[in-house]
This record gives sequence, C-alpha cells and structure tokens, in this order.
Amino acid sequence: MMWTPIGSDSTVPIYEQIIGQVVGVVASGGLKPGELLPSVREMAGLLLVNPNTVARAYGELERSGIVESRRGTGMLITPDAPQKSAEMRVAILKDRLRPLLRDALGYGLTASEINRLIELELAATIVSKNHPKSKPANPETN
Amino acid sequence: MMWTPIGSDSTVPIYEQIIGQVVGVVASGGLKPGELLPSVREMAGLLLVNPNTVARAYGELERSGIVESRRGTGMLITPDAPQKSAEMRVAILKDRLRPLLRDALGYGLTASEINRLIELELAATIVSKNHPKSKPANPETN
DNA sequence: GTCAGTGTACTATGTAGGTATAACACTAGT
DNA sequence: ACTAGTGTTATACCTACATAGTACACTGAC
Repeated sequence: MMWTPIGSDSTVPIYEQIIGQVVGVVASGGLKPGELLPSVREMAGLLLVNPNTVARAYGELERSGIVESRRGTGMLITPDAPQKSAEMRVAILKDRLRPLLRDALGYGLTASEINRLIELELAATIVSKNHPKSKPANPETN
Repeated sequence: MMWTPIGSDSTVPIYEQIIGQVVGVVASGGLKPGELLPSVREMAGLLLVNPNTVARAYGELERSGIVESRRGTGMLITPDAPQKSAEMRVAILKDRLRPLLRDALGYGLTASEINRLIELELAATIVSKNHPKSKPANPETN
C-alpha cells in the first residue's frame, strides 16, 4: 500500500521514479531513520520492475545520503534522511516543472491560463485517486 | 526568434519537443494556414538538431493533420491547423502534467502546497525569460 | 533542360535505459 | 557450519532516441 507500481505514462526513467517514491515516503514519515528499505528483490516485485533497476536507484539514494548500505542486512534509513528527503522532494519537482512551464509559456499561453489548467488537472488527479474505479472527465487526450 | 534551440534539461524526446514548438507557434498565430514551415534542413540548423529528427517530427505533424507535405516545396500549414493545434497544445501539457501531479501527491504534498510551488516556479520562469543574463535564485538544484 | 532546394528513405553508429540471468560477498539466525 | 536473505557486480541482449552521411524523387525558377 505504501509503494505504487511503476506506470508507463511517464518519460522519466524508472530508477528516477523509484528514487522519487522513496524520497516521498521518507519525507512524509512513512519510513523513519533506523528502519530498513524493502530489499532490492522485494521492491522489484512490488513495483513490477527489474531488481537491477531498483539496485541502481538504491545506489543513488546512498550517494545522496538518504540511505546507508548494510551488506547482508539491507538499506538503512539515515538520521538526516527526513530533512534531505524533504529538500530533495521539492528539488525533483522543480526540475521536472521547469521545462514544462518553459514550454507552456512558449506555446503562447499566459501565466493565468497555465495556472488554471494546472489547478483543473490537479483537482482531476485528486478525484481519480479517491475513486480509482471510474476515471474523471477525460474521455480522449489524443 | 520564433524558434528556440532544443535544450538538454528535458526528458522529453527531441522530436516531441519540436512538435510542441510547431504546435505552439501555430496555435498562437505565429504561422497561418497556407504558409510554409521552415525546411527540414533549415529547422535543423535553427534548433541545432539533426535533420532526421526534424523530419520525424514533421512526419508526425502531417499524420496529425497540422501540416501537409508538398514534395519539392515544403510543409504547408493546413486550414484547420490552428484549431487542431490549440487542442493539441493543452493535450500535450495535460499528458506531461498528469504523472508529475500524481507523483507530487504521492510525495505527501497537499494540493495547496503543490499549487504554491508551481506558482513560484512559474513566476521564476517568467522573470528568467525576460532577463536571460542573470538566473534567478536557483543556485543549486542537485 | 538545368539546378537549387524541397521532402523522403536508407544504412551505420552510438548512447541511455531496461530486462534477464547469474554469480559473488556478506550477515543473521538456527 | 549451514542456510536463507541481504547488497553488489557482471554479462548479454533489446529497444528507443539521436546523429552522421548518403542517396533519391520531386518542384519551381531561371
């Protein structure tokens, strides 16, 4: 329930999506310092992804100081992981947001139009999260 | 001035970025029906990109009915290109927005936090567009 | 007719991301 | 000691994307 399978509607590399999920869970208190991340193979099963891809994500999380590798035991959440994760979480979003907003402006849309579009889509995303059965007014995007 | 070179800070394929630029220019009236798109080779020079990549983008634009191929002449903007482009423009943005917003919610952020973050980043993007020389408060994102 | 400039097509090469599979080094529990 | 479960590393293979270079078919202007 804590981890959501990797979808295919994102151009973001899978290993980066995994990093994002871990950072998100840690930042929001779902995992606390001293606890262990799901093992590489277990996480691969949960996310329906190859273990190598998970290993790569874990490796980068270690280089970021979010997690510490314990051979034979698992990946340990570091003491300052919550703080670093909270920072990283907004950094990741900003990095993904920047090209999108630049393009949106390049399309000739005004800032208020862009904001309105985003708020609508955000609302739609929230309701579709609460009612996974029926998709909200989005008949055709093609 | 109408076309901006392809940057490298986007995970979106170059040919899709080109499609986006054309759609944006047409939707905002920068090019009208009956006019010609820059030639494959010329556009490649403007965007600092390989002609093959431009050709692929043009091909998909033709399949979308935005443009019509005239062998030996160029790519002609179709009569209903403005309408189709306007629709496509928001469809593209929505498709890129959806996974981002879903992830943002998954990170444990509230809708208002997300909206605030986006408005800040949007404002920053606008000023950096008007003052390309000095970058706004964004010393390090890594 | 010629020629420059169109779109189009093909082959080859390189890189990044992902999968599949296997092996290795280590730790904890029994 | 044994064993199961850790992280780690390595190889091979595949696909999408992008580049480089070349060639072909067509159009318009001269």
